[in-house]
Amino acid sequence: MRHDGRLSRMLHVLLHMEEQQRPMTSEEIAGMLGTNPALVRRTLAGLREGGYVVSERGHGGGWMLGKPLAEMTLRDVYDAVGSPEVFALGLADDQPQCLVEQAVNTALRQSLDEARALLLRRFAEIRVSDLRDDFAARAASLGIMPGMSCADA
Amino acid sequence: MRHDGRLSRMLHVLLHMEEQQRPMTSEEIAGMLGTNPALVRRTLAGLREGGYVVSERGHGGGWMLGKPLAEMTLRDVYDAVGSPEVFALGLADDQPQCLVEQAVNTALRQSLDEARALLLRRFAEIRVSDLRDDFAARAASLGIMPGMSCADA
DNA sequence: ATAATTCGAAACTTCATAAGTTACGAAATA
DNA sequence: TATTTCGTAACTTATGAAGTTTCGAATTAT
Repeated sequence: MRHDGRLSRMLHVLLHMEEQQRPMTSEEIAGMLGTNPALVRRTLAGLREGGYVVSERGHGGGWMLGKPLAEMTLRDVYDAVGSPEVFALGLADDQPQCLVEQAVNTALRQSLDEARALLLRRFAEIRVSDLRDDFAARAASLGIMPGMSCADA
Repeated sequence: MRHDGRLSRMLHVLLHMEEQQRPMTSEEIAGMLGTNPALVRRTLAGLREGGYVVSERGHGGGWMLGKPLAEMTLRDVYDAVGSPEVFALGLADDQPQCLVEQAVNTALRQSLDEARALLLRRFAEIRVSDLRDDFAARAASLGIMPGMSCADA
């Protein structure tokens, strides 16, 4: 099953936004992600609603951070892109008449709910700025100056 | 995103198999699941390889349990259907050049791996017979005789 | 004013893959 | 020999993220 990459992509974008001192256009961002501007606008629209980014139209416009990365968790970004379904695994039928299938659903739901809760708890514990710090450490250990962009940016 | 219901369905099937004293045909099972015999055979083929069920061809043939439900965990069944992808969420790129994206991937992978490990640990702790016992308790509390099949079976 | 830039958004098409379907051969029994 | 049932290949369908096209609206430059 194909993966939902919206959280992953938006984190990537947010980190690059902080490096820039100017608005980034959907065009630029699309080039960075290997996709196209309309998709970027569609996905960033969710982050704008949450105040995580702001957009401006016209000459010199584009996308910028709406608040510091230290004030966003991965959970915030996950919710901003629409709280997409976590699991590819699922129940065959959500409301079965069959008692046997109800027992199956109860057990699977319990396990899936626990795993989802753990995942979202972890997401809530990680600030986007933590990823920036991790990136800075990687860059330093490779002797790369901070602020340098990556190859595909 | 559409869910992968193979684990859920196969658990349903295994529990019904135990109730029966005779082989169940793919046709019967398909009726129970609301699908068709070829799909049932395709999916049960994985369980046969693990010895969880056996099949026989020809008159009076069909599918039966290959070992007691107490000797199968949900994890066993999950693996038998091909260890399908757990998450719908995923990374945009598995091997990015970009250091920023590498930092994103590291954080997401860590959280996803933890949640997957928890889920599979839970699956390994639950025997299929536990679901049968849960079903029996539900049935009893509703005043239904044990051994009764459910509506769609 | 006029032109250029950039987002906003609607209306599509594409892609991946579990699910579903069709069909026919092989094996077993009646 | 006929019937049943699995085994399997090849194909179609369904779903939703991703991708694309297009045009209007807002903003800035000249």
